[in-house]
Amino acid sequence: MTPKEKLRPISGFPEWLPEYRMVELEWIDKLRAVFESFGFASIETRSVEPVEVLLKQGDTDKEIYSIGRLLADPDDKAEPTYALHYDMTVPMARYVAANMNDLTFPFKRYQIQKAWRGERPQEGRFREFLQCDVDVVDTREIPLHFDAEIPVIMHEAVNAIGAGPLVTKINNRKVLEGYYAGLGITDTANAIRIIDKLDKIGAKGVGTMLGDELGLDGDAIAKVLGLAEIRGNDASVVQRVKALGVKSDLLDQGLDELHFVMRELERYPEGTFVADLSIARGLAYYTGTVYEAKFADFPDFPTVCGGGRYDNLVGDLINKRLPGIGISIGLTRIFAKLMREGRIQAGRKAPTDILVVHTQGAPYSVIRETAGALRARGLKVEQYHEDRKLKAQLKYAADKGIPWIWFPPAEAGGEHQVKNSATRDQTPADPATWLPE
RNA sequence: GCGGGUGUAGCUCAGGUGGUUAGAGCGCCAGAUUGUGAUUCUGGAAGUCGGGGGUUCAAGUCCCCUCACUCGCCCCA
Repeated sequence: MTPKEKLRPISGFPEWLPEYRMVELEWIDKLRAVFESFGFASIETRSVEPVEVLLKQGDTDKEIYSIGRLLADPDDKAEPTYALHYDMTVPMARYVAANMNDLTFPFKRYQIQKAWRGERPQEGRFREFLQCDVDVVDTREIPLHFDAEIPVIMHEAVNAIGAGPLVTKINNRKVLEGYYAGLGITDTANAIRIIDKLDKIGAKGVGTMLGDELGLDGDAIAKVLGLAEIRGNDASVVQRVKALGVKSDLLDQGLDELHFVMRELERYPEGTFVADLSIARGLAYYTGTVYEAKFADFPDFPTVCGGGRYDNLVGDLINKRLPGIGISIGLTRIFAKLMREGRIQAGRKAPTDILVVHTQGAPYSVIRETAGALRARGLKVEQYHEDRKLKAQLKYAADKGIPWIWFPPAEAGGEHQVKNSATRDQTPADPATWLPE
C-alpha cells in the first residue's frame, strides 16, 4: 500500500471536519433531550455480536462485516466469529433477553450508535453511519397507543434538529398480508418486495413484475395495485380499502389498527403523517404498523426514518415472546444530505471562548495561571504555547473563530487586557472577574 | 455481483496529434524598519503523474491488467 493509498478516503465511511462535527454533536444532544422527554432511557450495546445472532433474524444474505484477530489461528474452530452489528434492533433484543431480570417492563430505550453495512455506498447510503433507535419492548401485549406515540417522538426529534419537513407514511403489515391472503397470493414476501418498487418503476412496471414473477392474472394485479394506490391523511383510507371487496380476518384486524393510529395522528398538520397502503418495509420481522419517513423536499432521496411493530424478536434467544415497536432515525443519512444541500450552518472550528496569547517575554507561569483562572470560571480557554510573533497568534485565533483574545502582562502583577475579535476593541480586564460581553 | 465515469502537489484542476529538469490557483512556511488579525508584494517547501506490465529511441499522454474513488443497477433496517 503506497502512502497515497493510505490517505485516501474509504468509500462509505464518512468523516466530518470539526466545524461540522460540532453541529452533529448539537444534534445528538437535542435528540437525546426529546427521547428523554418521553421517558426513554439510554443504553449502549457492544459493537459486535456473534454472527449467528445477527443472521437469525431477517434474511440470511445480509451484508455484514465480520471481525477477527490478525493473530488468530485460522484453523482454530473454537475461535468464535463476531460481526459488527448492522442495526440496533437485533442487539437490543439480545440485550433485553440477557437482562430480563433487571429490566422493568415495558422497557423503553433509545440508542444512538454507529451501525455497519457492507452494501455498495451511494448517495445517502453509507457503510458506517450513526443511527438513533427508539423502541418499546414488553413482556405483555403492547397497547396500540404506542403505535401512535412512536412516530410522534420521531417527528419531534427531527423537528428539534431542524431537519424537517418530513412526510411519514404509515401502513400495517396485517393489511397487506391479509389482503394478499384474501386474494389467494401465497408468496406475500415477494409481493411486498415488488410493491415496494411502486415509486421507482410505476404501476405499469409493478404490474408486469407481479405477472411475470408471481404469475398473477390481470384481475389480481389490478386488485394489488388498487390497494397500493390508496393513500390519505386520515382514517377514511380504511373505507377505501374495504371498498375493494377483499375479505379476510387478518385484513380487518389490520384495518382496525391502522384506523386507530390515523385517528390519533389526525391532530397534526396535513401531510405530516399519511396512510400509504404501498409502504411495506423490507425487514421480515415487522408484523403490524410500519413507518417510513422521507424528506418532503427530496422525494427521491431514500428513507431517513423507518420502523414498526414486531411480535417477537427474541424468540430464538429465550423461551419467551417479547413484542416490541420502534423507529430508527438515520442520523448520518440526514446529516450528509442536508450538508450536501448547504443547509447545515457550519459553526466555529473549535469550542474555544478565549485564546490566551503568549505575550512577548512573559513568564510561562503567568500565562498558564491566567488561562487557569479563566478556565476555573467555566470558560473554554486555550493557551498559545509558543512565543511566536503576535501576527501569527492572532491569525490563529481569527482562523478558528475564537471570539476573545487575552493578553497577559509581560511580568507578574502587570495589567491584563482582553480584545474582542469582532470589534477589535481592546480593554484592561481582570481574569478573576471578567465576563464575556 | 453488473455497467458508466474518474485517478497529476495537502485541496481544486491544466497538461491538442507521445519529445529536454511536470505547471497554475488555493493552502502551508518565511520575509516586506524587532509583536495586533485584512489586502498586496517577494521568496520557499511540497508530486516515484493510483499500482503493475507492455509498445517505443522516448509514455502523465497509447495498449493490457489491477486497485481505489464516484454515479447508476441489484439489494436495502
